[in-house]
Amino acid sequence: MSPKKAGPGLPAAVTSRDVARSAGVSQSAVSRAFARVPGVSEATRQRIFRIAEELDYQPNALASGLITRKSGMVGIVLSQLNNPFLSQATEVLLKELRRKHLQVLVFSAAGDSDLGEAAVEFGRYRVDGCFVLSPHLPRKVARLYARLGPTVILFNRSVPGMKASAVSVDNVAAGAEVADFLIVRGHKRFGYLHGLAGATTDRDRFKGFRSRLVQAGMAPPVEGSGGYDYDEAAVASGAMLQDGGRPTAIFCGSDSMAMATMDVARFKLGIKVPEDLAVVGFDDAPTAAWPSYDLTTIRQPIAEMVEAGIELLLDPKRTADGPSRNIVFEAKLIVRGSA
Amino acid sequence: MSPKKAGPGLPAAVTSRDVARSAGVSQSAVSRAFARVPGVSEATRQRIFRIAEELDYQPNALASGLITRKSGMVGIVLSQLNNPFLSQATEVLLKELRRKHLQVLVFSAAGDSDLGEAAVEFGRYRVDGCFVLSPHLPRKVARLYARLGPTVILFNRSVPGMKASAVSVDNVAAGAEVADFLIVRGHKRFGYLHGLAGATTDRDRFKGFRSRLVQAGMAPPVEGSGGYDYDEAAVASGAMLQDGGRPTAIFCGSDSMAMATMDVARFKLGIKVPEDLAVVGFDDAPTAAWPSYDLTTIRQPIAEMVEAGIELLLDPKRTADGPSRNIVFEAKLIVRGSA
DNA sequence: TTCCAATTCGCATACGTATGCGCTACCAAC
DNA sequence: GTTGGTAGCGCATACGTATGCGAATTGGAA
Repeated sequence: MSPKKAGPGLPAAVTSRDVARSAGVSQSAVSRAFARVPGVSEATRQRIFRIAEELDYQPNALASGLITRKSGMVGIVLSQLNNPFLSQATEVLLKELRRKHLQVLVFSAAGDSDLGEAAVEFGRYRVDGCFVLSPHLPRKVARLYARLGPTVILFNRSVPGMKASAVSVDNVAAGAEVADFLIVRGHKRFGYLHGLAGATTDRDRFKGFRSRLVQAGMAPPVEGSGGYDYDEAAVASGAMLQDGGRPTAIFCGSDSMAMATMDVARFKLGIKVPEDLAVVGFDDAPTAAWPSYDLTTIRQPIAEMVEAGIELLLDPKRTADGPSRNIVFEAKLIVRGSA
Repeated sequence: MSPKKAGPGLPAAVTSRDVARSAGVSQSAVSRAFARVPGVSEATRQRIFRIAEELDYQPNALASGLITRKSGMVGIVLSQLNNPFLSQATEVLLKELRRKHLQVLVFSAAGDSDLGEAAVEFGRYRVDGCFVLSPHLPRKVARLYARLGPTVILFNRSVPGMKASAVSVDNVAAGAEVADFLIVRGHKRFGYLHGLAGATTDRDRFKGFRSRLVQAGMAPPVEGSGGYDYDEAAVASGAMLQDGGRPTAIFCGSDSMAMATMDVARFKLGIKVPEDLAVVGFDDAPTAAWPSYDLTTIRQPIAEMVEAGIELLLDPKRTADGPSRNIVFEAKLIVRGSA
């Protein structure tokens, strides 16, 4: 009754050979039946499936991955799950990859060295491709991916000159759009709350925002740095608002930082939003729509971006040599009550 | 120069044999060097590492998993990433598993059938264990895991009589604690906003809440159902508050539902919180501490729960036969301004 | 009936690593 | 010098599936 030699504590796995023996066919027949390739008659295929079901047989993905050189897994490098944009993108990504019958190997990276470690691990597991969802990706690490790992899709971050495709939004245009919007509303003094210093997304948004302001004859915005973190942003915007000649409009690099700014203004400094201060965020997190904040913000087309990213990853035309592609989407200003 | 026969588009992977040849040793030596088992001298180990580094060699995890019958991966089944408790738990879990050098295969499950599919996929990839983070897990699916998959750790959900260990909090006690807290504050009419109907966590919280109220001579709470969703909860609590003899205190199954209740009360019905209505949530999401809500809520000891879960998963004593264990933690009431 | 093509199937081998076993040096103790 | 022990190493095989190739079977056309 006991198959072969049940190792200590190891569940005696049922193999394709076991199924073959029970069904009176060869192991290759079982393999072909499950791989859905021609070479087995419909009748025997059915019989094999029936027996397999009875025996609780499941093809060993490690073994098949070894021989086909495709693991059936894609990697996702994640930095902050609390970031609502990344969290939403992750959720959509997981859902879409599942529809394509791809498993997902997730690597949570806290620092830069973790990002590199992810490349190594993905290499070891022979993932069929990977997504990098991180606001920060040093060139050095990007090179590591190019050397070790499989094809990489950068999400919301492009590294020019790197052999890695990317999907992102036009952050410069988005920043400029916010500037236009606030200028039209009659604002004169502006503030910008940075996210992570060094991230291209942040730089681009700021560049678009600032240059449009200057172009319209305004003074460049006061700057603060919130690190995409509520508490840090609260401190930064508090400082910004306690200065003399404080800004009447603040553009924040993320919704959570925008909400921190609103909370500080309202509850700590007694500044009315939107009457005395306009606040604009970025990401359109679910909370942004809640009436307590009712936040004007920038929405990125997450679903489309994910779809494009997956297509880039699976596109057979680019596996060999094709140059890396960078797909840019338009972000959209969602006007609500905070500005 | 080109190794063997570079398949079409397939990166010609460097194998341990290639390293062995370059280093002038046998393949087994390379294997032993990387597995850090005795059988190679320190000198040759160093040489092997040097050569491996030069060749960009990375041991194939699929191959080694095939032979050792351990994939080095654990599975995580995720239902809602937008649920702050699950999202926080996921983040901690990812971080801890990484410290243990375990890779993580994530499966996002929308419905019950997805939960079952996750079991199948985890089986195919021979994960070394898996976590189920879902408020809902039907008995039938739990049985599927027991049959196909590896050892399972349920997170925040216990299935009595199932061969699956679990970590959770004492939801009955938590519900009772909230009841006590509100009774002491002088409330007489209560409401309870359910999360997902059928989830044991929800049932237990309600049971503890209700029985303590009744025990204190109060009328049982008015009930509503919000499905752990902000919008749905807003509708439900709106209905609850527009009734005559509306409750003066509402206990909600999650923070997001509690915030929906506060927003509806304040912005739609003009009811003052906490003056005219006390609101208590569950989870202690990061947003709960923000001054706009300043929500009184229940905090679950996420870090400890994750740690215990991992320990359960890796505990060698229980792999073979040991009965499933259920570790229960105490939840803690965090008193803030909303009640 | 004969012959050819198509279909179905099994044999054998390969994927890349882990590991038991045997062999060789070498050293210490007698 | 002989013996016993140990460390270092290679040989060979196993893990479970995929797949090229030839053999066997079948059906139909000639």
